[in-house]
Amino acid sequence: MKTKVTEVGEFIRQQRERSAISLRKLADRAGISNPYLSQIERGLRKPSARILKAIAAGLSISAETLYERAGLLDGAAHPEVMEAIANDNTLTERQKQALAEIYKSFVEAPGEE
Amino acid sequence: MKTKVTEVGEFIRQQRERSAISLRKLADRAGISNPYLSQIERGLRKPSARILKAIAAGLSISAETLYERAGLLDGAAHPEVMEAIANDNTLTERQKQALAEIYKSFVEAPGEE
DNA sequence: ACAGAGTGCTAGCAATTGCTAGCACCCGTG
DNA sequence: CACGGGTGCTAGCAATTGCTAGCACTCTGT
Repeated sequence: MKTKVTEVGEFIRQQRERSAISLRKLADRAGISNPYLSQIERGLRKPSARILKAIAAGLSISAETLYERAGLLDGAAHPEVMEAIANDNTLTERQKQALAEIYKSFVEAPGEE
Repeated sequence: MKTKVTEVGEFIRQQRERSAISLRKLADRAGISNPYLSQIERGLRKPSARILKAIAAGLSISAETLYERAGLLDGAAHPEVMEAIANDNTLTERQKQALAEIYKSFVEAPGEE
């Protein structure tokens, strides 16, 4: 199931407001100009991946999330978390279990914030 | 850290030659102009993510790979788990970060055992 | 030898990105 | 009231992207 439709800028604004941070402050953190961030949030400009990455860092979210939102990555064809963990040979069994436990606790306790 | 390595254009050229396909043909497949692809391969231009994605499709490789090479994504030593986490809609951003942190700490701290 | 198709590259341009400077507005404090 | 300091936004520009047109070179085949 894809969380599409939301424009990148719109999503960025949501995330920013959810963090109760001003536009200028986020622009500062991301190292970009505040007018430009403003235009991005309103969908007037299509930022480059470099800028998206900086914004993601400023928002403390993953760049992948923004890229996907921007249509720069298709979220399809990605393995599920549990499956990926199980298939990762660099993890010990104990680590796999620990990760799985944590993941499950997150999923089963929604609305967390 | 890490992920220094080869320039993205250099990598593209390697992949293209490994496929024994001409520059023009790849440009055609990717739907971009051949002079521009030429400049990208020689490192004269920094292509946008949109173009990188198209090239990746033309080369039948994942966009993530190119993004990573271009410095648009970091980490990715173990993309499966990280991507699965990033694309899991049931997790909040905070939870995603937490899981990613834990996973990374596991992977980057070997010698366990 | 010439024509033709294939290769990669240079030149020059329209459109877009991302910037600085500055406007209009809303607060709180003297 | 006036003065900062905060918010988001508009205007205008330099730099960059990504394009079309065309050059120089190498192979084929006739």
